[in-house]
Amino acid sequence: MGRTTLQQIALSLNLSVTTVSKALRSYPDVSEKTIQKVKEAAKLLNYKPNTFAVNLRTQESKTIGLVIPEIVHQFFSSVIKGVIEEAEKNGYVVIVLQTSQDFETEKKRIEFLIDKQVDGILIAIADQTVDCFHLYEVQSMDLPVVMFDKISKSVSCSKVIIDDIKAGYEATKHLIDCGCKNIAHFRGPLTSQNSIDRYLGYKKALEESGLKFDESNVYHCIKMNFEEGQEQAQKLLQNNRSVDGIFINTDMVAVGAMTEFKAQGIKIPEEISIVGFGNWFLSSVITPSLTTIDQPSYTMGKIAFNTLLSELTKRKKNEHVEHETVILPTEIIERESTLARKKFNISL
Amino acid sequence: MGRTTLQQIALSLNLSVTTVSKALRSYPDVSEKTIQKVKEAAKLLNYKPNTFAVNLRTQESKTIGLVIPEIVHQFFSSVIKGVIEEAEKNGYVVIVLQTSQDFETEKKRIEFLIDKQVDGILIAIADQTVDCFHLYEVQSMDLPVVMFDKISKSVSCSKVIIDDIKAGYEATKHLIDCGCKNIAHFRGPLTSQNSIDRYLGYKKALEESGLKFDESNVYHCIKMNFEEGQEQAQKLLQNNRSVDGIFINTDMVAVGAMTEFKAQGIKIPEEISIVGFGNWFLSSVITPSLTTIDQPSYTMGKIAFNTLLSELTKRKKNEHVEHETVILPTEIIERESTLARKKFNISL
DNA sequence: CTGAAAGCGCTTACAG
DNA sequence: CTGAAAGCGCTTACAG
Repeated sequence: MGRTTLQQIALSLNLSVTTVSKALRSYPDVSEKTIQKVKEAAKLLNYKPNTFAVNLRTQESKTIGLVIPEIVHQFFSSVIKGVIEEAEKNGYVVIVLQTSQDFETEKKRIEFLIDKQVDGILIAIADQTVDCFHLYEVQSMDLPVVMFDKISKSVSCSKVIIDDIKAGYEATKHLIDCGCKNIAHFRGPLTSQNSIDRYLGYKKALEESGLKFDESNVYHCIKMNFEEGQEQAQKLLQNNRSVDGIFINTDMVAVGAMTEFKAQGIKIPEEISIVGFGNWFLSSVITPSLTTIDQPSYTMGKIAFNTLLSELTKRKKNEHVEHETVILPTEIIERESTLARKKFNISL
Repeated sequence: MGRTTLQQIALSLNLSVTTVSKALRSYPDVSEKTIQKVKEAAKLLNYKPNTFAVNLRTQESKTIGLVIPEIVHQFFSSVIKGVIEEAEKNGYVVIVLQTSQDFETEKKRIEFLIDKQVDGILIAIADQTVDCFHLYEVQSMDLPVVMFDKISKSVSCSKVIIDDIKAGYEATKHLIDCGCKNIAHFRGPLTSQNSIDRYLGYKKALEESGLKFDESNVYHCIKMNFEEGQEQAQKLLQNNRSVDGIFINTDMVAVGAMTEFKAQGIKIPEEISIVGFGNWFLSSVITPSLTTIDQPSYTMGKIAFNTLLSELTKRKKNEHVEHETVILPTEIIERESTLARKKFNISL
């Protein structure tokens, strides 16, 4: 009963615990013979290092925290998958925590992770996060932080993101290329950098193309869910029937809006063209299929972990850590919610 | 710099480490006065117990492992959410690991969790898992295991499941009630208990209703993804054009099948009625919307965690642990993929 | 009511 | 090349 300890291996071989410990990790100052002998015995006795003891001794847990707004969400669950797979390869364990986009919850989660003594933290901040003192605190405890997707410019750390301005620009430009003249935008929360940047990209595309930018064509979403898509679509129809294209912040909201338009008998893309954001699976099976911006999620998770890992490694070697910002590429995926209209224009 | 230790509190108050340790946990053999004093000092110095030391001393980590087939999957990501929320409430941390439905990977993940010294394991086994020696090993190390959703009857442990036979029966019965006479079934892997049971429910409903059960009407899915739904639908159309209803093992496969039928100009539900399984969000926004079986996921996660927690607690008190099997209710959600046909029959 | 001591299982400077 | 000793920070039997 009970796990095998170094003590037991030492006893069985008439060696000291010190030597056994070193031999197992192939220290150069242990003879090859001893190393062999010890490793054999360890295997025989099914020795596994006691993680608790190792943690206490080395003051590291090989555990990182991953803080995200929502778990049940195609984008974030793909990120989780990327992080976990990469972590597993490197012997790290991941503690996943959810904030539900709430600032107070986020602060609590960070506190929890500090208490649990993780080696570092990966975070996509909540839309409702208004300051980052909780993250400065993490950094002041000498724990590295890497932000991804939902970042704050106020934190000096490595970041893994996409270029939301460019993506928003391209989405809008596509609508313009399809012949839309009066393009609306469903944006996200004012505090979210993603939303701000996509909105700026939208605005830039309109201005560059000589189309009028009209603030009343911008609809605000807070929760970014299906129902909000329906609501904003309804509002849009009441306000302005001349809109012929919409760039929508997220596929889920876009699907909500499409459902509302379909229910009201409005034809997509003939009457209104729509571009979503994220390239969620959903967007490919909805009718009509949704033109959207493909955004790397799985890859973002992998790169975020590896960025953190490299900082962890450098710190251990007392090397200087340079923060980097990795920008991943996005791509427009053209589908039926804009395609037909494009064809129509070409044939003119 | 550095965390406050008991030592430091003790020094600052001229007390022993022992007394400080006990006071912080309000031991009855410490004077009320001392308790107050110590707690104040602890707060002042921002004391946080060193998890590593506590783990080593108590030989428990307040960490559990959660092993699932796929993270990017509506059902499982909801389970994760339920587990994590419940764990967080109880001061537990969750390590999520994915098997990709692969048996070898599952064995590795379990090994990893044993190495990391989790207090217990929650698992939905992979479809390709053929034996459970790896789980017996966990139990032999005196770690509690709780299985949920994808279980094996060969493991003696607590389980949280749904009644798949009943659910499959009701899904099929609904098709029969809608007037379908020739009902096919898209089933899952032969090794999955869920698939077996849903299939048995399908068979039972047919037999009870005096409809012929024909093995050639049963189509096997292995990966249970969108593409397989398309493939099997295609195969079905080549085989047998007289099928007028299908009960499909999972919403994702059902959506694949529907996409294929629509592409081939086959009307749903007029020509073929379809019932899916899971009540994924997808099923409500697809056109036509999909009739399906609602299966609790978030709740299943919560209950699975609490079942494990109660075993953990009992073990600590050296109480006898009785394994229990919790069966959660399912419900049929009627939508357009069967509804129209039902109306049609009623009007006859 | 308080505290000295042992010990959880490991790693790492240091001595020989 | 090997090992004795200290120590990571805590908890818990035990003594007083």
